[in-house]
Amino acid sequence: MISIIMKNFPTPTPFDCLPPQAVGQTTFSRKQVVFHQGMIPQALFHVASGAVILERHTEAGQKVVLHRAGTGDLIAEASLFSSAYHCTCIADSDATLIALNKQAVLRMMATNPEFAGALVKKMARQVQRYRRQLELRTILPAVDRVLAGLSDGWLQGSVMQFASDIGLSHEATYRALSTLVANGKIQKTGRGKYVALS
Amino acid sequence: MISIIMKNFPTPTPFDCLPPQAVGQTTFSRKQVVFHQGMIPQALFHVASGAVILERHTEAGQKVVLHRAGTGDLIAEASLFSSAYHCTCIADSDATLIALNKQAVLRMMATNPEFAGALVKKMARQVQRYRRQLELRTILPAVDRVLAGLSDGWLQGSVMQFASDIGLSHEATYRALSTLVANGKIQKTGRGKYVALS
DNA sequence: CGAAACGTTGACCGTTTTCAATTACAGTGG
DNA sequence: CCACTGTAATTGAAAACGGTCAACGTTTCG
Repeated sequence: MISIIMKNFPTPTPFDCLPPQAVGQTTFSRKQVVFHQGMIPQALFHVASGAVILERHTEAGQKVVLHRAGTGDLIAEASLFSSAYHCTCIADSDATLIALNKQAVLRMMATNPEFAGALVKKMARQVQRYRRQLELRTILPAVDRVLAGLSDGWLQGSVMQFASDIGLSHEATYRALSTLVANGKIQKTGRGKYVALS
Repeated sequence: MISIIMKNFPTPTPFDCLPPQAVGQTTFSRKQVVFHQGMIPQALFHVASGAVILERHTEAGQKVVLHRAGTGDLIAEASLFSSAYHCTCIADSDATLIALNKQAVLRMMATNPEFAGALVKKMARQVQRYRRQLELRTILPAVDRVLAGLSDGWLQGSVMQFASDIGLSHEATYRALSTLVANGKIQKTGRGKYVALS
């Protein structure tokens, strides 16, 4: 029964129904800025390939990685209803993004139920991810958190990225990884690559 | 222009349009469990009055407060697409919740654009809140984090609640508050009540 | 009135952050 | 093909920080 529900709104690119002129495809190279925190949102983006980092700059000037979006992810959905991007988006690798005009999306949302459903579903997933991320950050000590994060599959990009995601300094993360390897809890499969055992 | 967009989907209880039989009103007393993590989701809830705590229990058994939802908030929306509640919901005070049948909501979402829009908007807000919460937790040291959280208006309930929200032990939070008062950064306005000074 | 929960503060200890330094790659231009 | 440069990966040591334990005053509520 549940599986039926899950299929109500097809996941694969629900943005086909948008008018062509509302959709723009753009390629970005690593480190290139897609949009800046504070800018007036013109569009939201669908990651067609590659990955981008969503980060925020605190008042103190430190940067916080909020999310690393990969292929298939939707970003800046929250900007649909806000008058400024709440974070900065930077390409983490060469990436292809599909820009979706904000107005067009709002219009489509009001007329195409399937589209709206897909949007809700995407956002629900994101909420769950954030929840898990918050949960991870309460795990102490670092070794346990790293193991939990690793088991969850958060280590996809670099270890530094992983460290940011789970809220540790990269040094602490490396140390925890070393410890876990020494304890036989995880295995090192390459430079900056690890897998959880058991 | 933005204001117009914001008004596209009226915030006040967009659930009126649901069929009456899909809506159930229930009252809960403090500490009463609304639903348990792991249960199969039958409904999502709209907080009509009072407040509830959404918490999660990690593998290690520690609890993490994910969110404190107050009057007007929608909870368990993420469960719309998942086969189990991802957190436990407990009334934080006497509260009145409106239960919205999951199936009915899914159906309504597919047929009523306005409803779907309201849902998307609610979730967008939630996403932003989580993002901010994650951002807060990267702020070090504790004094800075507490000040930031206070300025953001996170201290609404008890200090212990606030401490949970920003990811500190309550002791550390109290100490930070004391320090901030001593520094003249904030002002104490009563037992467990503080306000940030410009 | 007593229990339970919150508010508050102090001290101690373990962890993490930070600072610092070294190694290892990957890309770039000569 | 190689030196050159920037970034990631690693590890060490010291200092700072926050968690935990402990204790006590205070408010709330049955």
